[in-house]
Amino acid sequence: MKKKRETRVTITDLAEELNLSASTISRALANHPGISEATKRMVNEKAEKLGFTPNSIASSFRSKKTKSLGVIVPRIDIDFHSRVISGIEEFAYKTGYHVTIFQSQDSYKREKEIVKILQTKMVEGIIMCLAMETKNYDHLKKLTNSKIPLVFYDRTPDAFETNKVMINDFESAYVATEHLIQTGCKRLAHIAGNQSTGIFRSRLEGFKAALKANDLPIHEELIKETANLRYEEGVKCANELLELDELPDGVFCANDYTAASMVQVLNKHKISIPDQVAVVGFSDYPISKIIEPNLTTINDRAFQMGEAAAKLLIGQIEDSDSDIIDYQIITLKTELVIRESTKGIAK
Amino acid sequence: MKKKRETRVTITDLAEELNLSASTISRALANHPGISEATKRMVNEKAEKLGFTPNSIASSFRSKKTKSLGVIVPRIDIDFHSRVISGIEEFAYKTGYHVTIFQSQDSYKREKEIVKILQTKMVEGIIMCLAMETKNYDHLKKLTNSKIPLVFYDRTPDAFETNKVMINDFESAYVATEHLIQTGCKRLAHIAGNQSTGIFRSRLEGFKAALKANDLPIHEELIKETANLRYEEGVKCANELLELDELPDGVFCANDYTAASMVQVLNKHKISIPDQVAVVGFSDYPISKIIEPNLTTINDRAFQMGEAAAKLLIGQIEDSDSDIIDYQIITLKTELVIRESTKGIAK
DNA sequence: GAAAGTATAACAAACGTTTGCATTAAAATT
DNA sequence: AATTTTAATGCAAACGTTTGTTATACTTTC
Repeated sequence: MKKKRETRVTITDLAEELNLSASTISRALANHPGISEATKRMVNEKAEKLGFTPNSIASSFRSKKTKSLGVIVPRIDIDFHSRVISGIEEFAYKTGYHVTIFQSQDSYKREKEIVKILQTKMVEGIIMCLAMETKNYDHLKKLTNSKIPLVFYDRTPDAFETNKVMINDFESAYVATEHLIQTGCKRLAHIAGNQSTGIFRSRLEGFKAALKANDLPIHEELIKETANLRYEEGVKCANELLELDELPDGVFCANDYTAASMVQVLNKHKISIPDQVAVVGFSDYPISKIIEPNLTTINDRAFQMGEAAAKLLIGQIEDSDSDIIDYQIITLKTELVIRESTKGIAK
Repeated sequence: MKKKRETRVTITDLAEELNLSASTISRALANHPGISEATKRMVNEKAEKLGFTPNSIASSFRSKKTKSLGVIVPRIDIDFHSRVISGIEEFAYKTGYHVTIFQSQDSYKREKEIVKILQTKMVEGIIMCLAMETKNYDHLKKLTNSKIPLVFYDRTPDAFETNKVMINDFESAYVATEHLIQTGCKRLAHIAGNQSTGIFRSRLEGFKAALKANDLPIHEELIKETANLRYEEGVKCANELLELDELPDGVFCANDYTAASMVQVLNKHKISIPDQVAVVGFSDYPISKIIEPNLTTINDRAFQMGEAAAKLLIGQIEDSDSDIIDYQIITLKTELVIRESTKGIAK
């Protein structure tokens, strides 16, 4: 049995074996037009035979292309983000890029660290969702200064002009609220997200705008702000609403977790959904199809958002020739998914 | 205003600026003991001032260390996997590694492609969960031949000796089943996963073993195999069980999706849970805390599994000196989480 | 049959870092 | 004061690839 070679076979090894120059091998493998078909075949066969594996690090080093994207998310194990990442990876893979992920854990400090790491040029572009804590964007401006394309998704910095992929939260909330109104609700409540975050402000505004447009009063006591839109917070808000003299007849929740808790608290109190109180959620999480009654909600296009972000980013990477670095803001259409937690539209 | 330099500043630039050699700069930045504290300070200050960012590609190229792990999962947006990835990333980040993810989409072809890509040495080690389709392990053997450490989690190849991180599916199923028995169930059903996959076979075996150990009969007609343990499949199985002459009084489901569907079908038929039929799931997905009644289930330690896999892998990477590449199989303890879908233990 | 053109392949430099070894200068030892 | 030891830095090669330019050998063209 032949002794295993210690070092992996390189382009130079192939060159020696075939009495060709390294450059020819490189070009042959890259299918360069200047190389004859005959040698290309020879080279490829030899490469196969000797078990040649290209050293992509050496290649990246020389060519300055890593074919690698960095992704920073608050946490990977949140439904929304895992679906976005899935979309990013899918698109990236198809276009020959790969994806390195980091979790900021919603910490500003950690986000800064990660950005610094990514700047060491492992990565040709970055997709990120801001950490909850992040209020200062200096670390990100350094990035754009160093010409690394950057795309934000979902939570995006207002005062910072870059690429963004979002849904229209205002519009989506408006549609959701209007659906409640059209199905006969008149006294509407809203479980709101943290108002220091733009998207949750927009959802509240959309809610209010829909009320105004339909000449319905805004009851401030029916608007409950939460810190993180967690299930437990939803339970608390639901109970608070139940203690009021007059119940709302429709609730628009800023996500599906709080909507789920709302549904369950109402169920527990034998308040019928949607007849007495209708509920609309946001995000179309898996639970919305499982909870009873199934939740009417907004499909927030997480996977598509990931795809769109990757597409935008890779586009910018590939024609980075154009000096004028302009930026794009992409707004994805959402969809109202009508299930059982709201009434049919009155004729 | 000074004109922006076109190219980023390198170690050589710093060397010129400070009249030192590049090697000294490199060592100073790496905090090498042979360099005086004074120059270290000088170098670091200058680096800061000129906005030096190390070129990690060049570094990797030279040192053969990428500090990068590859992770292959079937799909990112499955609860279990996203939590594993989260654990991997968390541990890797703390130890200075980063994580590049790929989705095999449960396709053998794609898994092979990905393995090939990862072999180009971008990556110092690989963590993976086998694609459902994968029956042939040649592509993976190439990996271990080329000395890239490899750790499997969850779905692992039986006939292949490498590092594995798993839970004890047999034991967990046994415990879950025994819990049903201890709380008074006598006629037990099982919603099984695809029996071509080892872990689902083990769960079925654990189920049967618990029955035997407790002198209970195994009713083959109460064992339903599904292809993918999806929610919809669970609904189908549940309905089939309902059509039988005699209902089971306890069901152990191989995951929480099917358990959730079981609960809902039973609810719909006004069969009381857990009094008439008790239900146990597997994995402790978020829905198990939301569905009513809350699901008794097995916490499968997804996050910890990720951490353990990363720890094992990085350990192997860092002492790759030891010629004897031995491998480890780590089995994580699971936990029975008792909620409302099973009865209290009879005194 | 000489000039021009066209394939094809070779040359050589470069990318930015790391690292073993050599060198120098200063300090310690005799 | 001569020698050895120690500390700090420099030298130079190397990692494997890519790429602009140049060279060679053939064809074609008039």
